Amino acid sequence: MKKEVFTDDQKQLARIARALGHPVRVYIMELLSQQSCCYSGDLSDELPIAKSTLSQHLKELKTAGLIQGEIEVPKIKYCINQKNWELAQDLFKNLLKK
Amino acid sequence: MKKEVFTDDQKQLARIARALGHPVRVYIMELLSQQSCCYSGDLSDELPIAKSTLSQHLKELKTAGLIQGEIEVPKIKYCINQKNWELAQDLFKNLLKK
DNA sequence: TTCGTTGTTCGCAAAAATACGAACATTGTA
DNA sequence: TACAATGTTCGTATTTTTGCGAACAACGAA
Repeated sequence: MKKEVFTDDQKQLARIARALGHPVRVYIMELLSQQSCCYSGDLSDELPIAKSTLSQHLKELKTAGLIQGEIEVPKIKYCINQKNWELAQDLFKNLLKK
Repeated sequence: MKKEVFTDDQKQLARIARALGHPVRVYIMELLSQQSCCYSGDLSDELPIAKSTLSQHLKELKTAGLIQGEIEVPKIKYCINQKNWELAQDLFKNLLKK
């Protein structure tokens, strides 16, 4: 047994994976990877959850660094955080390659 | 608002991502992707968690279909579930590509 | 100013995840 | 038959996640 057993990459990968660990959040990221941006209202129309719940999911994706929001009164435009999304790609590619 | 909003792929991807959403489990999968198999005892030596906790993590990876165990008395040999691992690769590749 | 639109935050409840040690099961060995 | 080695399961406690509605905040329009 050691003290620091996990690398930063392992911890970062776990954080990202956890952020993707819910169908609502997979749905959002899939949408954003296809159409570059979207509004919370669009999602709210399509997803069977309360808007407060949706807001929490968006917040988690933001906290994990996967998306970012830009105010576009009176809405908020959500986009993928390109830099971190590429990092996620690298981390997963590295893990998934045999 | 609809009734069935999530595809099977989205749900499966969320399940896999969730299984990878903990540093211990990332550690295990990383190890297994490098060396094809390992024993619980090896992991127990390296990870700072109780063996019962480790057992639970292994069980989760098994439930998610990412690994499989084979009895090799008096130990259990854990390997990647190749078929599902490739499925995971496909799902992530699909999600992560821009 | 009052209203409508958009979305967040708060307070709460229920469920799931995480972790531990003790007890148990299995099997080979002394 | 005892004992040791290897893991799992059980019981419990704590923390985190998920979800909702109500209330709130920001801002443009009537």
